[in-house]
Amino acid sequence: MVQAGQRRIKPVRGPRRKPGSRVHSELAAGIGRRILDGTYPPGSLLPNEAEWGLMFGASRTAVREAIKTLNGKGLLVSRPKIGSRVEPRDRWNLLDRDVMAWHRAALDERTFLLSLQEIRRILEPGAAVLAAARRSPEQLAELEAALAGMEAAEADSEAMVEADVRFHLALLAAANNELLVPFGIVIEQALASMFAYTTSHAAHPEQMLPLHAEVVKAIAAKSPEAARKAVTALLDDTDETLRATAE
Amino acid sequence: MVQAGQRRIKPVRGPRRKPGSRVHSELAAGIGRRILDGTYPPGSLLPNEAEWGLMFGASRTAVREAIKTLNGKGLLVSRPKIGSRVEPRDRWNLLDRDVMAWHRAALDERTFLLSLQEIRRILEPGAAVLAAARRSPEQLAELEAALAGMEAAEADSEAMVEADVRFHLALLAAANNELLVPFGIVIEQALASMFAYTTSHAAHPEQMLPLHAEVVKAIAAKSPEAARKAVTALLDDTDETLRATAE
DNA sequence: AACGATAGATTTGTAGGACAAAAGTCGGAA
DNA sequence: TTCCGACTTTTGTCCTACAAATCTATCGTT
Repeated sequence: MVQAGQRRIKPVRGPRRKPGSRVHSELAAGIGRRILDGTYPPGSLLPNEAEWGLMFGASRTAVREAIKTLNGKGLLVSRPKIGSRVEPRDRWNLLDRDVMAWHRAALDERTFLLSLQEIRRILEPGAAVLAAARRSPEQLAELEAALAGMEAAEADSEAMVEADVRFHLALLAAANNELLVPFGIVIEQALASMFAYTTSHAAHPEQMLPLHAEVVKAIAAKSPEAARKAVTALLDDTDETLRATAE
Repeated sequence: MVQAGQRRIKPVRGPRRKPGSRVHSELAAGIGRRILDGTYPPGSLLPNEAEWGLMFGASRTAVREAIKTLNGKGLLVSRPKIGSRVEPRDRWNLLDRDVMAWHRAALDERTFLLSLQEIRRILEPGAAVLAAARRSPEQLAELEAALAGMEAAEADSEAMVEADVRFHLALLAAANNELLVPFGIVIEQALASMFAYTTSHAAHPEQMLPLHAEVVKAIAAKSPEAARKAVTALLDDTDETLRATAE
């Protein structure tokens, strides 16, 4: 009864029906996008809850839950008799997953990605220095595992991207700074979609693995300066790919 | 009728009654804190909505709105029949204002601040380089204004902290990277409370202004390398103060 | 006429009830 | 034993009603 290939089909772990299909989630996304794309600029007043309800064919309850979500992301403040007003941009939680997604949907993607890459150039070398100095054996192992994942991925571009993201997150985690990981999650996640493109259009695909391996080597050897250089080389390569795929 | 000094008292711009006094906000904070402090660890199941209502003496409506806020911050996912489950830590939006506040309330503040300072050491020199290369005249003016604010603050520690934060945000803004500002907002905001302490206990209070002035000078001169050095010196000074006030 | 208090209107905030939908659990039938 | 269906629990949505906040306009007083 343990024969392979006979397992019940029972969708393994389920396609995990997304909880984003709920009415209030749709509303939050719908309203959020309209704010990010400038339909309702900072300082402006949104339609009241009843009107949103009509627009989306939803109850006021659902609208309110959506608005509470947006309140939590700093996009809105609501007050009785006034309504919901769009907050100034610097109050927005742009580092929020959803907000960033809505943001990317609305604005020029290339500019956004270049900004992200610039941040990586600042953060990752610094993280590498810290990682080289104080990574734990487990963290090194995770880094090596991610590298192995990239090697195993071969031509499977999706697996490659996943391993790549995993690699960079592991690097940040190895720096043992509690705050660095959240920052990294934001960045790598946003970059994942770009990786999908750059991996298949890499300027020097044959250098991908050696460059990553060099980083691991330096961190294994606990050489901060070597780690910094290795990461910088890696980023240079990505930059080149980005430039090449400009237009 | 335009005589100065005769204006009605009408509380200037109002103490701006905080919108955090609402029931659902209290609930969100109450539940959020319990998650951040480990009462409900990742993977655990929260009491159901009705129970929270009893605990806080609130209606299910209010509880739901609070939970929607927390959903939006990545702390929870809710599903019918299951309940609300605490998400793994790496899904939490730790860079969210509220989450960070709850986090700080729960954990060792000193460790947290050291982590933040470490991030600053990585980010700010890089930002200074970019700022020196491409700050606009307006951004330079804002930087100078913040510096002037620090000079004017003199012994007024509160004003000094505010100007200090303003200075560092202006620095990040001058880098003209869309993503850098949100990162900065998170950091500087969290550091504000520390600044209040370090400013009044500065190791070299007389060096505060010259160090900041040096940064402005380098950025005005568009010298990336000088800017990097000046910011590094500034951070060194803060580090020293932090170390001195260790215990 | 100018000012201030007051009443009204509008919009969000909170409450509570009803039912739908999702997803485990358990028991019974093949 | 295995599979299917009824049952049950919990969130999801809708609805209605009223409270609280606050802007607007009106009216009375000085």
